[in-house]
Amino acid sequence: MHSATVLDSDLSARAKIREAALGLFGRSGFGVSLRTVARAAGFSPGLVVHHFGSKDGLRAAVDASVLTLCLERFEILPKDLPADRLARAMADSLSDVLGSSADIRQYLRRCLLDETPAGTTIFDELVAATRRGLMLLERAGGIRADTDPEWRPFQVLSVILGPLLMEPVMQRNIGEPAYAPDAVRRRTAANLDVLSRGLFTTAAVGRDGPTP
Amino acid sequence: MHSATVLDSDLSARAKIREAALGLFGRSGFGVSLRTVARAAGFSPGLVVHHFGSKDGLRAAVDASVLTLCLERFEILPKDLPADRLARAMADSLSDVLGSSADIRQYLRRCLLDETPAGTTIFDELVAATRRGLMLLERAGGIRADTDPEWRPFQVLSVILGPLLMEPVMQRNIGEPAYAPDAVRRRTAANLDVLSRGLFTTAAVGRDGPTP
DNA sequence: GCGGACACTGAATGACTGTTCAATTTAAGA
DNA sequence: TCTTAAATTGAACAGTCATTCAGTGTCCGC
Repeated sequence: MHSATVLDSDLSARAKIREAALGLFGRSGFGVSLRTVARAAGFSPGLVVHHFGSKDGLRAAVDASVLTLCLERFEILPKDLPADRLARAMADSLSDVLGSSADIRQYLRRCLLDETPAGTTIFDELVAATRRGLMLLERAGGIRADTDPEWRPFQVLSVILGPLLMEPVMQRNIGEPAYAPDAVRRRTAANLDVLSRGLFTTAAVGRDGPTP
Repeated sequence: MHSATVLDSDLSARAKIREAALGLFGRSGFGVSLRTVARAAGFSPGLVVHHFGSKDGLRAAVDASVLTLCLERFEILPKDLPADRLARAMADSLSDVLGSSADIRQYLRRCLLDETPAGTTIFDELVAATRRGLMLLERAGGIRADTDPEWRPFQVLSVILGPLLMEPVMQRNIGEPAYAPDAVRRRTAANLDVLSRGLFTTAAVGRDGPTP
């Protein structure tokens, strides 16, 4: 199915080490020692340096693999998609990446904090893509005119990325695994629904300006 | 205004160390050395251990201070607030905490990852409070009936916490500081608007089931 | 002024860190 | 089968880590 599901025995030593590092760095941060990564992958510490040059080299390799995995899903999106389908296509594409591996989700959450080059690239790319999509949608008349154009992309991204960023919280507060395929499906539908029709009835929130 | 704005010279050594740790742990993770924290606070490493027992003790103290700071804002919320004002009251209260200190925002983001007791408490409390508020709102007829009751709290939290979690991303992609008072005001209004009326026109997104 | 409690320092300790490197095993090609 | 290159190891190095502790200073009650 996905590269994350291949058996460990099928991977080269280099790839095994990189996968182990992906999991450990994501779970416990970049402070994890080279020895721990090497032990988890089943090799000696020296081999890690042999293959990646240094600990920073290892991190860069993990970053690069996550980066390409994430971006290639977006590059295969048909560029001439009609605006009314773009939102769902993007949501599906993202769900596909995120649903594939818990390690990658954890690593992405950490990228958000540590501001490694790969992390900034991925998330900035998401912002740019969302912005592009919304502008297309706007030209097609699909967006309410009285909403803030500069702020819209982040509102959409909040709804879409919320489950990723809050996955540990959700895991503790709902029964089902947050990224079970079925949960993702229902969530995607609910999110598109909120973005198109809102959650509250208009009576619930006053239409006056916000409180400072 | 807030405790975070008192001058460093007004703080006890213990508090200075704790504040330095808050900033450094948030920015660079718990891997930051005791020596670095001590140097940043202007004391010797020994004093940190003298006051907090150990590095874990320091972390626990930082956690506790963040926890009480966050929760006390919610405890002063009037319990009998009419449902139609609760959403805004909560949003304002949260904005107040988050707007006060960039260090606390950064630390909260890290809590989401590292699952320290304080972090899980804060976010679980937010989920519970949101759930309570939405049930009140539902009883008052303020919520569209055809939305998922179990999923609603996380949709609301995604919209509210999105800017917190994505702050570094936003910082890179918009001109204004993400938590400038004015930006927070406009955002709160826009978020309530999205939650009540949606962002898209209904024509833009098909009403059929979601794509797998 | 005296004495004891507390704040604080700086050096020491042993464990762990990333990295280096010579030695050894494995794989492959001729 | 012999040769050569690559893969892999384990011991070693210097540095940093959290923690301990004996010692110095500083304030407060008497």
